[in-house]
Amino acid sequence: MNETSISEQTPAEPGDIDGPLGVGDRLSLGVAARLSRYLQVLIQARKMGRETISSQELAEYTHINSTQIRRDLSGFGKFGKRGVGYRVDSLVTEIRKILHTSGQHNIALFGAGHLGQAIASSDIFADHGFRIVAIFDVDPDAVGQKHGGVPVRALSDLEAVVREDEVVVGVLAVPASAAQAVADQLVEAGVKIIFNYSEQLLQVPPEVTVHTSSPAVDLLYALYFYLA
Amino acid sequence: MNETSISEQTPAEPGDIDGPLGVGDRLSLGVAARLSRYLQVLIQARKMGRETISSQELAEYTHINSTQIRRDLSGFGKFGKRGVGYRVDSLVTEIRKILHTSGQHNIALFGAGHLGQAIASSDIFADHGFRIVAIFDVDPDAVGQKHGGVPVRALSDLEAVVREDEVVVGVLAVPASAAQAVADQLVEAGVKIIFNYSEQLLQVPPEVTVHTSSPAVDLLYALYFYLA
DNA sequence: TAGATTGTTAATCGATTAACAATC
DNA sequence: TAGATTGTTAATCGATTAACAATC
Repeated sequence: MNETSISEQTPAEPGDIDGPLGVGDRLSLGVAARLSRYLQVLIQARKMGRETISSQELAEYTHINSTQIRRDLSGFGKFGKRGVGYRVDSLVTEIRKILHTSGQHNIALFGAGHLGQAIASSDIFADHGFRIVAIFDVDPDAVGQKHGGVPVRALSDLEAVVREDEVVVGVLAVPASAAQAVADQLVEAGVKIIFNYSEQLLQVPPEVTVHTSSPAVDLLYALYFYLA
Repeated sequence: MNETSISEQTPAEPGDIDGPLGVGDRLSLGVAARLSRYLQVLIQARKMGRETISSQELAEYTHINSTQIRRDLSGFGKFGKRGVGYRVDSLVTEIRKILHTSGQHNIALFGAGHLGQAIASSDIFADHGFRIVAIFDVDPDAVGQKHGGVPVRALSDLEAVVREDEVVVGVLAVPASAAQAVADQLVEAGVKIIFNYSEQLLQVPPEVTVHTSSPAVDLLYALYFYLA
């Protein structure tokens, strides 16, 4: 569901048959997506002071069946305690290990307007190990200001920032009319993941992944089940 | 897929066996989610002046297999032309019919901060038939200002606005600490769909659907396939 | 112990894909 | 006609679910 998937091809891997996944095996698209969702809920639950959580509670927040959650997790180890549930803290650690996303990952934000400022000053990315290392804007008056402690820079600095700070993700909070040009520069600089908050349909080479935010799509979907 | 689904139960309907769907049959979660995605791309393609689009192009933008797209669509009629593709305009109309979302739907926005202002002044909801009829904020200084032509009101007006303007969706662009209280008031006022931009895990009755925006989750997921 | 919840099996259903005839 | 792309079939794979023993 709503899921925005990454690629329509899941290349069949050699040792990718059945049974528990070995190290180096690639997760299926579905499993990776669901693990990411569990992580989101777990991190918020931890913030709220929860120590343990059951598969049933995870199911309520993620809208994923509780049997599937236990099944997904048990494929990687026995993380839970019968009669108790899962320890929030250790499950966060385990899932991060599985997803190879335990470290810090640097992102560059484009656009210092309302949306850009909202993103820069929120915890949504920071909570998941993403650090905004630079904000870019075309407006010379915006350059030099700080949002969430990060200074706004001119677009001409893009290539240097990507190289020096090892930026792996570009987040586009620019008008639709400017999005393709920024995407082109990101591709040029070697960034492989673009998160697009604009409505623009972006053209990128096949090795680059674009995720377009689409709140209205999610609403349409919810609305269907409300109306039907 | 990483979609955010609506409910883990798809109640089996009487005439819900096989073959083409009759009127009144409920779409499966997956089909409804995918149709919504097609719609997003189609509407943007139309904005860009495209007249026709092939299942292959839709596949590139949605990351959904082109065979599945043709299959999904052909279940409802022969909308395409062999050798040509689908007419963008008529496909938009057809999908809206299927999803029962041809009309206007009113939404109320909570929070007139950076994020609220960004949402109010963008087309993302308007393009899909959602109209923001009111913006609410607790800050008395914000009340009375206008964003995207819509005035900011006090929370005390909530119940009247929901009733008079037939609000079906509440969009939460408030701090996490305020989200649950607003959600409670929305539930009280009878709103059944809540779109949550905060990180707060919301507690709502079972008949209410919460969709929580989670850009970091989508990034984690993309990052996994980049790192693996 | 009693209650709760995991881990796991087995059975079913829907998604995915390749392939290709039909036809624009 | 030649090229492109739909509509559809058939085969496979993964998701979903109920059920329940194991065990905290």
